[in-house]
Amino acid sequence: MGRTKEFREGAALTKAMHVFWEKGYDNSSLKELLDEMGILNGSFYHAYRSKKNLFLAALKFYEDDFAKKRCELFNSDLEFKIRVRYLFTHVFNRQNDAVCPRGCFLFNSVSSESIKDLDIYKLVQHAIEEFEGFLEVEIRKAVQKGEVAAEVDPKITAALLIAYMQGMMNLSVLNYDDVKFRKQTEYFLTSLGI
Amino acid sequence: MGRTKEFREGAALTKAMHVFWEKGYDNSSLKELLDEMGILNGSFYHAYRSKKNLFLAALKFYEDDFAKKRCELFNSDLEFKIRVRYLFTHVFNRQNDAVCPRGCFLFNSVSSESIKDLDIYKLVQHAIEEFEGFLEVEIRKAVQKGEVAAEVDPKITAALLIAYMQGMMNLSVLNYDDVKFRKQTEYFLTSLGI
DNA sequence: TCCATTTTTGAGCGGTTGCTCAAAAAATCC
DNA sequence: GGATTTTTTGAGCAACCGCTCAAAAATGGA
Repeated sequence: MGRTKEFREGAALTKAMHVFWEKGYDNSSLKELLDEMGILNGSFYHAYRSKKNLFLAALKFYEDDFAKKRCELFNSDLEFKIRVRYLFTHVFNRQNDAVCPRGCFLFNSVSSESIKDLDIYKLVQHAIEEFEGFLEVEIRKAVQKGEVAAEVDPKITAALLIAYMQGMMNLSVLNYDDVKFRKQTEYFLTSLGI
Repeated sequence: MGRTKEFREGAALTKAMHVFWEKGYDNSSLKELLDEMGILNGSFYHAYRSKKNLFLAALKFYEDDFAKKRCELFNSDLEFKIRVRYLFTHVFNRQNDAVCPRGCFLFNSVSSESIKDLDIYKLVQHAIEEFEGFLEVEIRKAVQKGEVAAEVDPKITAALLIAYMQGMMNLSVLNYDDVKFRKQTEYFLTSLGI
Protein backbone atom coordinates (compact mmCIF):
# COMPACT_ATOMS: atom_id res chain seq x y z
CA MET A 1 0.00 0.00 0.00
CA GLY A 2 1.04 3.62 -0.51
CA ARG A 3 2.57 5.21 -3.55
CA THR A 4 5.49 3.31 -5.09
CA LYS A 5 8.93 4.86 -5.07
CA GLU A 6 9.84 6.28 -8.46
CA PHE A 7 13.62 6.49 -8.08
CA ARG A 8 15.80 3.45 -7.59
CA GLU A 9 17.59 3.90 -4.29
CA GLY A 10 20.67 2.05 -5.46
CA ALA A 11 21.12 4.09 -8.63
CA ALA A 12 20.50 7.37 -6.82
CA LEU A 13 22.95 6.45 -4.09
CA THR A 14 25.59 5.57 -6.67
CA LYS A 15 25.14 8.96 -8.30
CA ALA A 16 25.41 10.68 -4.93
CA MET A 17 28.52 8.69 -4.09
CA HIS A 18 30.24 9.90 -7.23
CA VAL A 19 29.46 13.52 -6.42
CA PHE A 20 30.77 13.16 -2.86
CA TRP A 21 33.79 11.26 -4.12
CA GLU A 22 34.70 13.99 -6.59
CA LYS A 23 33.97 17.04 -4.48
CA GLY A 24 34.04 15.90 -0.88
CA TYR A 25 31.30 16.38 1.69
CA ASP A 26 31.37 20.13 2.18
CA ASN A 27 31.76 21.03 -1.46
CA SER A 28 28.88 18.86 -2.60
CA SER A 29 25.80 21.05 -2.41
CA LEU A 30 22.40 19.52 -1.91
CA LYS A 31 21.29 21.08 -5.18
CA GLU A 32 24.01 19.29 -7.11
CA LEU A 33 23.35 16.01 -5.34
CA LEU A 34 19.63 16.19 -6.08
CA ASP A 35 20.25 17.11 -9.72
CA GLU A 36 22.51 14.09 -10.12
CA MET A 37 20.19 11.77 -8.23
CA GLY A 38 17.28 13.04 -10.30
CA ILE A 39 14.95 13.60 -7.36
CA LEU A 40 13.47 16.61 -5.65
CA ASN A 41 14.02 18.13 -2.25
CA GLY A 42 11.14 16.56 -0.36
CA SER A 43 11.67 13.14 -1.87
CA PHE A 44 15.22 13.21 -0.67
CA TYR A 45 14.46 14.25 2.88
CA HIS A 46 11.81 11.58 3.00
CA ALA A 47 14.22 8.81 1.97
CA TYR A 48 17.36 10.01 3.76
CA ARG A 49 16.94 12.33 6.70
CA SER A 50 19.87 14.64 6.11
CA LYS A 51 22.82 15.35 3.87
CA LYS A 52 25.10 13.72 6.38
CA ASN A 53 23.03 10.55 6.38
CA LEU A 54 23.34 10.35 2.62
CA PHE A 55 27.08 10.80 2.91
CA LEU A 56 27.34 7.99 5.43
CA ALA A 57 25.30 5.74 3.14
CA ALA A 58 27.55 6.65 0.20
CA LEU A 59 30.66 5.90 2.25
CA LYS A 60 29.31 2.51 3.33
CA PHE A 61 28.38 1.77 -0.27
CA TYR A 62 31.94 2.56 -1.33
CA GLU A 63 33.48 0.64 1.52
CA ASP A 64 31.74 -2.59 0.51
CA ASP A 65 33.19 -2.31 -2.97
CA PHE A 66 36.54 -1.32 -1.53
CA ALA A 67 36.75 -4.45 0.61
CA LYS A 68 35.56 -6.65 -2.24
CA LYS A 69 38.11 -5.28 -4.73
CA ARG A 70 40.88 -5.64 -2.18
CA CYS A 71 40.11 -9.32 -1.69
CA GLU A 72 39.85 -9.98 -5.43
CA LEU A 73 43.20 -8.33 -5.94
CA PHE A 74 44.94 -10.42 -3.31
CA ASN A 75 43.08 -13.66 -3.94
CA SER A 76 45.56 -15.16 -6.38
CA ASP A 77 48.44 -17.60 -6.44
CA LEU A 78 50.93 -14.96 -7.44
CA GLU A 79 53.81 -14.06 -5.20
CA PHE A 80 52.99 -11.51 -2.48
CA LYS A 81 55.48 -8.98 -3.81
CA ILE A 82 53.73 -9.00 -7.17
CA ARG A 83 50.30 -8.64 -5.61
CA VAL A 84 51.40 -5.60 -3.61
CA ARG A 85 52.63 -4.03 -6.81
CA TYR A 86 49.26 -4.75 -8.45
CA LEU A 87 47.65 -2.89 -5.56
CA PHE A 88 49.78 0.17 -6.23
CA THR A 89 49.13 -0.06 -9.95
CA HIS A 90 45.44 0.03 -9.08
CA VAL A 91 46.02 3.14 -7.00
CA PHE A 92 48.05 4.76 -9.79
CA ASN A 93 45.27 4.12 -12.27
CA ARG A 94 42.78 5.82 -9.98
CA GLN A 95 45.05 8.81 -9.60
CA ASN A 96 45.97 8.95 -13.26
CA ASP A 97 42.40 9.03 -14.58
CA ALA A 98 42.34 11.81 -17.15
CA VAL A 99 38.63 12.45 -16.63
CA CYS A 100 38.62 12.52 -12.86
CA PRO A 101 41.72 11.84 -10.75
CA ARG A 102 39.80 11.57 -7.53
CA GLY A 103 41.82 8.94 -5.68
CA CYS A 104 40.14 6.83 -3.02
CA PHE A 105 36.92 8.06 -1.45
CA LEU A 106 37.91 6.72 1.97
CA PHE A 107 41.45 8.07 1.98
CA ASN A 108 40.16 11.38 0.69
CA SER A 109 37.74 11.52 3.57
CA VAL A 110 40.55 11.06 6.08
CA SER A 111 42.03 14.37 5.01
CA SER A 112 38.78 16.27 4.73
CA GLU A 113 36.96 18.55 7.13
CA SER A 114 34.09 16.10 7.37
CA ILE A 115 36.29 13.75 9.41
CA LYS A 116 35.60 16.02 12.39
CA ASP A 117 32.07 14.64 12.52
CA LEU A 118 32.07 11.71 14.92
CA ASP A 119 29.86 9.41 12.84
CA ILE A 120 31.92 9.97 9.72
CA TYR A 121 35.09 9.58 11.75
CA LYS A 122 34.01 6.20 13.11
CA LEU A 123 33.09 4.85 9.70
CA VAL A 124 36.31 6.01 8.03
CA GLN A 125 38.53 4.91 10.90
CA HIS A 126 36.98 1.47 10.91
CA ALA A 127 37.46 1.10 7.15
CA ILE A 128 41.11 2.16 7.24
CA GLU A 129 41.79 -0.06 10.24
CA GLU A 130 40.25 -3.00 8.41
CA PHE A 131 42.46 -2.30 5.43
CA GLU A 132 45.55 -2.03 7.60
CA GLY A 133 44.67 -5.28 9.34
CA PHE A 134 44.11 -6.98 6.01
CA LEU A 135 47.54 -5.91 4.76
CA GLU A 136 49.15 -7.03 8.01
CA VAL A 137 47.67 -10.51 7.64
CA GLU A 138 48.79 -10.73 4.01
CA ILE A 139 52.32 -9.70 4.92
CA ARG A 140 52.38 -12.20 7.78
CA LYS A 141 51.27 -14.96 5.43
CA ALA A 142 53.98 -13.94 2.97
CA VAL A 143 56.59 -14.15 5.72
CA GLN A 144 55.39 -17.61 6.67
CA LYS A 145 55.52 -18.72 3.04
CA GLY A 146 59.07 -17.42 2.87
CA GLU A 147 58.20 -14.90 0.15
CA VAL A 148 59.23 -12.11 2.48
CA ALA A 149 62.19 -12.05 4.87
CA ALA A 150 61.52 -12.89 8.51
CA GLU A 151 63.01 -9.56 9.56
CA VAL A 152 60.05 -7.71 8.07
CA ASP A 153 57.60 -6.54 10.74
CA PRO A 154 54.09 -7.16 9.36
CA LYS A 155 52.28 -4.70 11.63
CA ILE A 156 54.61 -1.77 11.13
CA THR A 157 55.00 -2.47 7.43
CA ALA A 158 51.24 -2.47 6.94
CA ALA A 159 51.00 0.88 8.73
CA LEU A 160 53.82 2.28 6.59
CA LEU A 161 52.14 1.13 3.38
CA ILE A 162 48.97 2.93 4.39
CA ALA A 163 50.83 6.08 5.39
CA TYR A 164 52.78 6.16 2.15
CA MET A 165 49.66 5.58 0.11
CA GLN A 166 47.87 8.42 1.83
CA GLY A 167 50.81 10.78 1.42
CA MET A 168 51.45 9.86 -2.19
CA MET A 169 47.82 10.29 -3.16
CA ASN A 170 47.63 13.66 -1.47
CA LEU A 171 50.83 14.96 -2.96
CA SER A 172 49.92 13.74 -6.41
CA VAL A 173 47.66 16.77 -6.81
CA LEU A 174 50.82 18.88 -6.87
CA ASN A 175 52.67 17.11 -9.65
CA TYR A 176 51.33 13.77 -10.74
CA ASP A 177 53.99 11.92 -12.73
CA ASP A 178 53.24 8.26 -13.26
CA VAL A 179 56.85 7.30 -13.96
CA LYS A 180 58.16 9.14 -10.93
CA PHE A 181 55.58 7.61 -8.61
CA ARG A 182 56.24 4.09 -9.90
CA LYS A 183 59.98 4.45 -9.46
CA GLN A 184 59.53 5.95 -6.02
CA THR A 185 57.13 3.23 -4.97
CA GLU A 186 59.43 0.47 -6.18
CA TYR A 187 62.26 2.01 -4.18
CA PHE A 188 60.01 2.27 -1.14
CA LEU A 189 58.79 -1.33 -1.28
CA THR A 190 62.27 -2.68 -1.92
CA SER A 191 63.62 -0.74 1.04
CA LEU A 192 60.94 -2.27 3.24
CA GLY A 193 61.89 -5.71 1.98
CA ILE A 194 58.55 -6.43 0.35
CA MET B 1 48.43 62.64 5.75
CA GLY B 2 45.27 60.60 6.00
CA ARG B 3 43.91 58.75 8.98
CA THR B 4 46.42 56.42 10.64
CA LYS B 5 45.80 52.68 10.63
CA GLU B 6 44.48 51.48 13.95
CA PHE B 7 45.22 47.76 13.65
CA ARG B 8 48.72 46.37 13.35
CA GLU B 9 48.87 44.48 10.04
CA GLY B 10 51.35 41.95 11.37
CA ALA B 11 49.34 41.09 14.46
CA ALA B 12 46.11 40.86 12.51
CA LEU B 13 47.71 38.65 9.88
CA THR B 14 49.09 36.36 12.57
CA LYS B 15 45.62 36.01 14.07
CA ALA B 16 44.16 35.26 10.65
CA MET B 17 46.87 32.71 9.97
CA HIS B 18 45.97 30.80 13.12
CA VAL B 19 42.31 30.68 12.15
CA PHE B 20 43.13 29.43 8.65
CA TRP B 21 45.65 26.97 10.06
CA GLU B 22 43.12 25.48 12.45
CA LYS B 23 40.07 25.42 10.23
CA GLY B 24 41.34 25.54 6.67
CA TYR B 25 40.31 28.04 4.02
CA ASP B 26 36.71 27.05 3.39
CA ASN B 27 35.78 26.53 7.01
CA SER B 28 37.16 29.87 8.14
CA SER B 29 34.31 32.33 7.78
CA LEU B 30 34.99 35.98 7.23
CA LYS B 31 33.07 36.75 10.40
CA GLU B 32 35.39 34.59 12.49
CA LEU B 33 38.49 35.97 10.80
CA LEU B 34 37.38 39.55 11.42
CA ASP B 35 36.49 38.81 15.05
CA GLU B 36 39.93 37.35 15.63
CA MET B 37 41.69 40.13 13.77
CA GLY B 38 39.68 42.70 15.69
CA ILE B 39 38.69 44.74 12.67
CA LEU B 40 35.48 45.41 10.81
CA ASN B 41 34.29 44.45 7.39
CA GLY B 42 35.18 47.57 5.47
CA SER B 43 38.58 47.95 7.13
CA PHE B 44 39.43 44.47 6.02
CA TYR B 45 38.40 44.89 2.41
CA HIS B 46 40.36 48.10 2.32
CA ALA B 47 43.56 46.45 3.55
CA TYR B 48 43.24 43.09 1.78
CA ARG B 49 41.04 42.88 -1.26
CA SER B 50 39.47 39.48 -0.68
CA LYS B 51 39.38 36.48 1.62
CA LYS B 52 41.62 34.61 -0.78
CA ASN B 53 44.20 37.39 -0.71
CA LEU B 54 44.30 37.21 3.06
CA PHE B 55 44.78 33.45 2.86
CA LEU B 56 47.68 33.83 0.45
CA ALA B 57 49.26 36.40 2.76
CA ALA B 58 48.81 34.04 5.71
CA LEU B 59 50.38 31.17 3.80
CA LYS B 60 53.37 33.29 2.80
CA PHE B 61 53.73 34.43 6.38
CA TYR B 62 53.77 30.80 7.50
CA GLU B 63 56.11 29.71 4.77
CA ASP B 64 58.77 32.21 5.83
CA ASP B 65 58.73 30.81 9.33
CA PHE B 66 58.62 27.28 7.95
CA ALA B 67 61.79 27.79 5.91
CA LYS B 68 63.55 29.54 8.79
CA LYS B 69 62.75 26.80 11.30
CA ARG B 70 63.87 24.14 8.86
CA CYS B 71 67.26 25.76 8.43
CA GLU B 72 67.72 26.27 12.17
CA LEU B 73 66.92 22.61 12.74
CA PHE B 74 69.46 21.39 10.22
CA ASN B 75 72.12 23.98 10.88
CA SER B 76 74.10 22.01 13.43
CA ASP B 77 77.18 19.81 13.64
CA LEU B 78 75.17 16.78 14.64
CA GLU B 79 75.07 13.71 12.46
CA PHE B 80 72.49 13.82 9.67
CA LYS B 81 70.58 10.83 11.01
CA ILE B 82 70.06 12.61 14.31
CA ARG B 83 68.97 15.82 12.64
CA VAL B 84 66.35 13.97 10.57
CA ARG B 85 64.98 12.48 13.78
CA TYR B 86 64.84 15.95 15.32
CA LEU B 87 62.74 16.99 12.35
CA PHE B 88 60.25 14.22 12.99
CA THR B 89 60.19 14.99 16.70
CA HIS B 90 59.26 18.53 15.72
CA VAL B 91 56.45 17.15 13.57
CA PHE B 92 55.26 14.87 16.38
CA ASN B 93 55.12 17.77 18.79
CA ARG B 94 52.95 19.72 16.38
CA GLN B 95 50.62 16.79 16.00
CA ASN B 96 50.59 15.96 19.68
CA ASP B 97 49.55 19.42 20.85
CA ALA B 98 46.72 18.85 23.32
CA VAL B 99 45.20 22.25 22.67
CA CYS B 100 45.28 22.16 18.90
CA PRO B 101 46.79 19.30 16.92
CA ARG B 102 46.69 21.13 13.64
CA GLY B 103 49.80 19.80 11.93
CA CYS B 104 51.55 21.88 9.30
CA PHE B 105 49.63 24.67 7.60
CA LEU B 106 51.31 23.95 4.26
CA PHE B 107 50.85 20.20 4.31
CA ASN B 108 47.26 20.67 5.45
CA SER B 109 46.66 22.93 2.49
CA VAL B 110 47.88 20.25 0.07
CA SER B 111 44.98 18.05 1.09
CA SER B 112 42.34 20.77 1.21
CA GLU B 113 39.80 21.92 -1.32
CA SER B 114 41.49 25.29 -1.56
CA ILE B 115 44.38 23.69 -3.45
CA LYS B 116 42.14 23.75 -6.53
CA ASP B 117 42.63 27.50 -6.72
CA LEU B 118 45.57 28.16 -9.01
CA ASP B 119 47.19 30.89 -6.93
CA ILE B 120 47.02 28.83 -3.77
CA TYR B 121 48.23 25.79 -5.69
CA LYS B 122 51.30 27.62 -6.97
CA LEU B 123 52.26 28.92 -3.55
CA VAL B 124 51.85 25.55 -1.83
CA GLN B 125 53.54 23.59 -4.59
CA HIS B 126 56.51 25.92 -4.54
CA ALA B 127 56.86 25.62 -0.78
CA ILE B 128 56.70 21.83 -0.78
CA GLU B 129 59.14 21.63 -3.69
CA GLU B 130 61.54 23.87 -1.82
CA PHE B 131 61.29 21.63 1.20
CA GLU B 132 61.84 18.52 -0.88
CA GLY B 133 64.85 20.11 -2.57
CA PHE B 134 66.24 21.15 0.79
CA LEU B 135 66.01 17.59 2.11
CA GLU B 136 67.58 16.22 -1.05
CA VAL B 137 70.59 18.50 -0.64
CA GLU B 138 70.93 17.57 3.03
CA ILE B 139 70.83 13.86 2.19
CA ARG B 140 73.36 14.34 -0.59
CA LYS B 141 75.69 16.14 1.80
CA ALA B 142 75.28 13.32 4.32
CA VAL B 143 76.20 10.77 1.65
CA GLN B 144 79.30 12.77 0.76
CA LYS B 145 80.27 13.00 4.41
CA GLY B 146 79.88 9.25 4.68
CA GLU B 147 77.13 9.54 7.29
CA VAL B 148 74.75 7.80 4.92
CA ALA B 149 75.49 4.86 2.60
CA ALA B 150 76.26 5.63 -1.03
CA GLU B 151 73.41 3.35 -2.12
CA VAL B 152 70.85 5.80 -0.76
CA ASP B 153 69.22 7.84 -3.54
CA PRO B 154 68.94 11.43 -2.23
CA LYS B 155 66.20 12.53 -4.64
CA ILE B 156 63.89 9.57 -4.14
CA THR B 157 64.54 9.45 -0.41
CA ALA B 158 63.61 13.12 -0.05
CA ALA B 159 60.37 12.50 -1.94
CA LEU B 160 59.62 9.49 0.27
CA LEU B 161 60.22 11.48 3.43
CA ILE B 162 57.74 14.08 2.28
CA ALA B 163 55.17 11.49 1.25
CA TYR B 164 55.46 9.66 4.55
CA MET B 165 55.19 12.89 6.50
CA GLN B 166 52.06 13.89 4.65
CA GLY B 167 50.46 10.48 5.08
CA MET B 168 51.39 10.16 8.72
CA MET B 169 50.08 13.61 9.58
CA ASN B 170 46.81 12.95 7.81
CA LEU B 171 46.28 9.55 9.35
CA SER B 172 47.15 10.83 12.81
CA VAL B 173 43.64 12.31 13.06
CA LEU B 174 42.35 8.74 13.16
CA ASN B 175 44.42 7.47 16.06
CA TYR B 176 47.32 9.57 17.19
CA ASP B 177 49.69 7.50 19.29
CA ASP B 178 53.03 9.11 19.89
CA VAL B 179 54.80 5.87 20.74
CA LYS B 180 53.43 4.06 17.70
CA PHE B 181 54.37 6.87 15.35
CA ARG B 182 57.89 7.11 16.75
CA LYS B 183 58.47 3.39 16.42
CA GLN B 184 57.02 3.38 12.94
CA THR B 185 59.12 6.34 11.88
CA GLU B 186 62.31 4.79 13.24
CA TYR B 187 61.56 1.61 11.29
CA PHE B 188 60.87 3.67 8.18
CA LEU B 189 64.06 5.72 8.38
CA THR B 190 66.19 2.69 9.17
CA SER B 191 64.71 0.83 6.18
CA LEU B 192 65.62 3.75 3.94
CA GLY B 193 69.16 3.70 5.34
CA ILE B 194 68.99 7.15 6.88
C1' DT C 1 40.54 76.77 9.21
C1' DC C 2 39.72 74.44 5.19
C1' DC C 3 41.09 70.89 2.05
C1' DA C 4 42.94 66.47 0.59
C1' DT C 5 43.79 61.92 1.89
C1' DT C 6 43.21 57.66 4.25
C1' DT C 7 40.88 54.55 7.46
C1' DT C 8 36.82 53.10 10.01
C1' DT C 9 32.08 52.28 10.43
C1' DG C 10 28.19 49.38 9.72
C1' DA C 11 24.05 48.73 7.10
C1' DG C 12 22.79 45.74 3.78
C1' DC C 13 22.93 43.18 -0.92
C1' DG C 14 22.50 39.15 -3.74
C1' DG C 15 23.42 34.56 -3.55
C1' DT C 16 23.79 29.99 -1.45
C1' DT C 17 23.32 26.80 2.25
C1' DG C 18 20.69 22.70 4.37
C1' DC C 19 16.20 21.92 5.39
C1' DT C 20 10.71 22.06 6.48
C1' DC C 21 6.16 21.38 5.38
C1' DA C 22 1.52 21.36 3.59
C1' DA C 23 -0.70 19.85 -0.33
C1' DA C 24 -1.11 16.85 -4.39
C1' DA C 25 -0.54 12.33 -6.52
C1' DA C 26 -0.31 7.41 -6.74
C1' DA C 27 -0.58 3.05 -4.81
C1' DT C 28 -3.29 -0.81 -1.78
C1' DC C 29 -6.84 -2.13 1.26
C1' DC C 30 -11.78 -3.14 2.54
C1' DG D 1 -15.25 3.94 -4.31
C1' DG D 2 -13.95 5.88 -0.21
C1' DA D 3 -10.21 5.27 3.37
C1' DT D 4 -5.48 4.78 4.29
C1' DT D 5 -0.75 4.91 3.47
C1' DT D 6 3.30 6.38 1.10
C1' DT D 7 5.81 9.31 -2.19
C1' DT D 8 6.31 13.47 -4.87
C1' DT D 9 5.96 18.24 -5.51
C1' DG D 10 7.82 22.72 -4.96
C1' DA D 11 7.39 26.98 -2.48
C1' DG D 12 9.88 29.08 0.85
C1' DC D 13 12.45 29.75 5.47
C1' DA D 14 16.19 31.16 8.46
C1' DA D 15 20.93 31.40 8.57
C1' DC D 16 25.09 32.24 6.58
C1' DC D 17 28.29 33.37 2.77
C1' DG D 18 31.75 36.86 0.76
C1' DC D 19 31.51 41.36 -0.33
C1' DT D 20 30.12 46.60 -1.58
C1' DC D 21 29.64 51.23 -0.55
C1' DA D 22 28.44 55.73 1.11
C1' DA D 23 29.11 58.30 5.08
C1' DA D 24 31.78 59.49 9.21
C1' DA D 25 36.12 60.06 11.56
C1' DA D 26 40.88 61.05 11.92
C1' DT D 27 45.13 62.63 10.21
C1' DG D 28 48.64 66.15 7.80
C1' DG D 29 49.52 70.14 4.85
C1' DA D 30 48.59 74.87 3.26
